[in-house]
Amino acid sequence: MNELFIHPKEGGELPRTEEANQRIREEQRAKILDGARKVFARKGMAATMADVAAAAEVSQGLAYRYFASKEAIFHVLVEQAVQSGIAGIQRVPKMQGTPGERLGFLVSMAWEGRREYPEIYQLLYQVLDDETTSDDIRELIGRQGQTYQDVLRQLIVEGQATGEVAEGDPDKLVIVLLSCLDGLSRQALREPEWVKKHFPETEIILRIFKPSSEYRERPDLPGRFSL
Amino acid sequence: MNELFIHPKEGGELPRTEEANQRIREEQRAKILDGARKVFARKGMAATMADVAAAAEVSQGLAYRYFASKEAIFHVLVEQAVQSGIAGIQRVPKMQGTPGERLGFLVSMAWEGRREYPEIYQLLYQVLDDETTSDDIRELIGRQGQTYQDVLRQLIVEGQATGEVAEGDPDKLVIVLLSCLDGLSRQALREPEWVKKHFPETEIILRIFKPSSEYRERPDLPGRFSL
Amino acid sequence: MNELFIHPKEGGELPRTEEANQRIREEQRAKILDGARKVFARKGMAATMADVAAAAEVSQGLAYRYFASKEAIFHVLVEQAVQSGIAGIQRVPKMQGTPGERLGFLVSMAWEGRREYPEIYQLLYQVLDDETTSDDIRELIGRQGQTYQDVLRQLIVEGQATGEVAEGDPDKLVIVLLSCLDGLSRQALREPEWVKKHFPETEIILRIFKPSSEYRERPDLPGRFSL
Amino acid sequence: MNELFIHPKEGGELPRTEEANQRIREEQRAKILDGARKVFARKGMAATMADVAAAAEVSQGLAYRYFASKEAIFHVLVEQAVQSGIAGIQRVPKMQGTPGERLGFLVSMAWEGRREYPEIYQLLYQVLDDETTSDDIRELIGRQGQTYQDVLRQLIVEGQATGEVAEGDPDKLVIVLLSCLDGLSRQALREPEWVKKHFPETEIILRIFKPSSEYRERPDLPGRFSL
DNA sequence: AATGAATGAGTCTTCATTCAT
DNA sequence: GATGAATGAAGACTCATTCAT
Repeated sequence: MNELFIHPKEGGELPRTEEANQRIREEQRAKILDGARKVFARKGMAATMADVAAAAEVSQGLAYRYFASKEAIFHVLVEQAVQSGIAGIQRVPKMQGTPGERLGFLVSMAWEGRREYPEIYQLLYQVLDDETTSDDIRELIGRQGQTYQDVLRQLIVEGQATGEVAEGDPDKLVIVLLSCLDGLSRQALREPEWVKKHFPETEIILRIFKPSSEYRERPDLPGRFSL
Repeated sequence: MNELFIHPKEGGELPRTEEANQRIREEQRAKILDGARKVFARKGMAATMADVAAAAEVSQGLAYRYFASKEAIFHVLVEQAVQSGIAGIQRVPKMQGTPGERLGFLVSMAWEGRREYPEIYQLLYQVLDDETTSDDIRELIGRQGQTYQDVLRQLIVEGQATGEVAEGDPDKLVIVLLSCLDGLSRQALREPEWVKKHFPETEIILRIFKPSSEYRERPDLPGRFSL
Repeated sequence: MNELFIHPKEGGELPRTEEANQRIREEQRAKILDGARKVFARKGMAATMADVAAAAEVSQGLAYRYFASKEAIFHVLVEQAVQSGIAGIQRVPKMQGTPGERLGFLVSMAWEGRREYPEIYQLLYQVLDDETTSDDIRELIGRQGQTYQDVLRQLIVEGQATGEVAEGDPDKLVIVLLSCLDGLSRQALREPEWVKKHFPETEIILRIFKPSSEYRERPDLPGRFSL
Repeated sequence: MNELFIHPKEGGELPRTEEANQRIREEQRAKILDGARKVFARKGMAATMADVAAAAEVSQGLAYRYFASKEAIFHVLVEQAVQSGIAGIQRVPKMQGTPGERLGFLVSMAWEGRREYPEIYQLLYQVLDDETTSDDIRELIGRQGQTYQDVLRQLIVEGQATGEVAEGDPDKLVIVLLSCLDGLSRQALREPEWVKKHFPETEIILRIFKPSSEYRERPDLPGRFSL
């Protein structure tokens, strides 16, 4: 072994420096969160702390040194998910391009995120669907959802003004779009391979915004059952 | 004196008739299933038998007279949900009207069901999302899903032939449509009132099938981020 | 149908006479006890009232009209078993014949009973082995056991006086004999066919009473490990 | 302020060494088995895990860290009991001495074991008498019983050849001897003090093997009821 | 900083017993 | 006299959390 190089930090007998401890703490914390994210996404709150510890390759006891409870871990995971989403969203309205273009970008970005990290979204749905979710977690997610909806709505209204987006109640369009993303996102969890292969683009989703000359041109079709 | 021995008491009524018992059994069974459907939809398998019994207004013990286990109740609920769905679907292809009309009807019917009985669908998603779901339940649902996809796909292909339905990979369209319904269905669980009020129609959903002249007319827009 | 003969008690519309009721009551009671004896012998107190009712071909409710509790049924069964045993025993000392002959008869009778009705004895052992058995049941059995032991002991002492029975502490001989019967009786429950076929006689058991010239003639053998 | 987040505390001891854990595990395991042996012997499978845990002075939860189920504990206990028995038995045939002497030793050893550790045998009987006993446990015991019977039988046959053992069907003698031991063993559970005091020796039991000149010398006695 | 042994409250399930008819 | 639906109190087992080292 080449002794010309020494690695100061690996002295072995020296007491750990505070920075080293700091670093270790951060790494362990991240490790636990990563493990937790995986098992929570798959099993929801039914995942056990044993699952989490195993996935993170730490002891159960250690998990409790870093987080006060199973719910606390959940809380952090949700917060991370929310943060990662909000950041991108808020930049979109300030971007250049027509409203329709920005809308397209927003949706594309949203889908990208869901396709890449379906577990994160799975987690969010789990939380929302589970009525035992504590209110502060619920509110956390609610805030992000609202941000999302606000931005989307604004772009839609602007897009309708320029004619790029089809007429219709903007709130409904928002809901339908988000629901569609949610649904696809779940699909991505059930069949990750299929979705990754077949859904690189969002064109089909965006059709709900498309102005359709034909729609207005065929007023003779029998009401809501027609295309 | 010890009271271990008793003498048969005299007097009293006749035992219930068999029909009466039959009726009681059916009512209780239904009551338990109804209660179970509610709590399972809200809490998934995390719902306790205490929840179920309370929702059904019976004792926990009684629930076990009617069903062998929590999972058995689940199984019956899923079976019912699946059955109620399949019946309607299979009639659609044989109906009259253009493919597009039939497609519109199918979607309309599907949405109707989801809007009216969101718990049923919630239940199905819970089951599919929960990785501990037993394989036979999973297969049960899979069968229905397949039926649904087959019918939808067929109508889409026919619709594309007549020009009523937009071009595109039918499989993708199927997935997007179903995902959209799923997402809205969940939305309906979170905000039942809102959905009931704002979503009596399926027009927006159907837009994903709409042929759009404009799409082809504006090939100059920058790729996948445009509308 | 020949109307010349009438059966007064089967009039159908007439109220049941008190005697008829009485008879029915006795029959049902016996039926329940018979069923109970079977299942208790096999499963001990682990037998359920559902088992008992099924074996007796009555409803569970009815069993509770006749007996206050599961334990009460047990109590009666034990009492019956005890009674059936004591009766025979007490006649033996007054019989004619040498003490040895009477002893032989007593043992033979005891074995006969155990071979014919192993369930009864199984029941008794179950009761004694189960420490949750109530004290009054325990005492009931204790009384019979004592009677048995007293009679046996008396005959042994007399037999030793006449030289028909081997020397030795009569109490020990009593215990060994009864233990031997118990053991064989259990064997009879595990392998009823085998025992019925191979153990029609008690000669081997009685050997413990036999005076043995050889025993005293070979005082050179090394203590208790020799024959 | 909500306390969901905590910061890893500093300071503290090192984790237990692996040897320490190893020792703790072995001790606790033994403790649980000891407690279980006591309560199972007394109450059979009717003993509750609460009983077991209390007897072992551990929490119920801990018992499940060491054993997968109540039945698993039972299984281990039975296995231990069987093992402890078989070991001694198999050495006997190879010992020196006449067949009769070896037989005497075997019985003496067997009785010693039953007198010292009646719970172990109680346990085995409980298991065999309880019809719900799983087949693998039943087989486990069956194997030991067979070993025992084989050895005994062989010694009896040899003893009969040398004239040390009385004539008669060896199989019957085996059964009677084992039954007698069983019965006494149960007696030892009901009256441990009495048995410990009065039964230090097996001479009485061995009488069933003793050749008796008198038996053949008094053929005038009336059949099977005589001594 | 880390481990893993230990606890106890909570969940599913069974079953003796009661009640309505 | 008889039935069978209904109840509630245990009991086996799991798992979040704490404790000792």
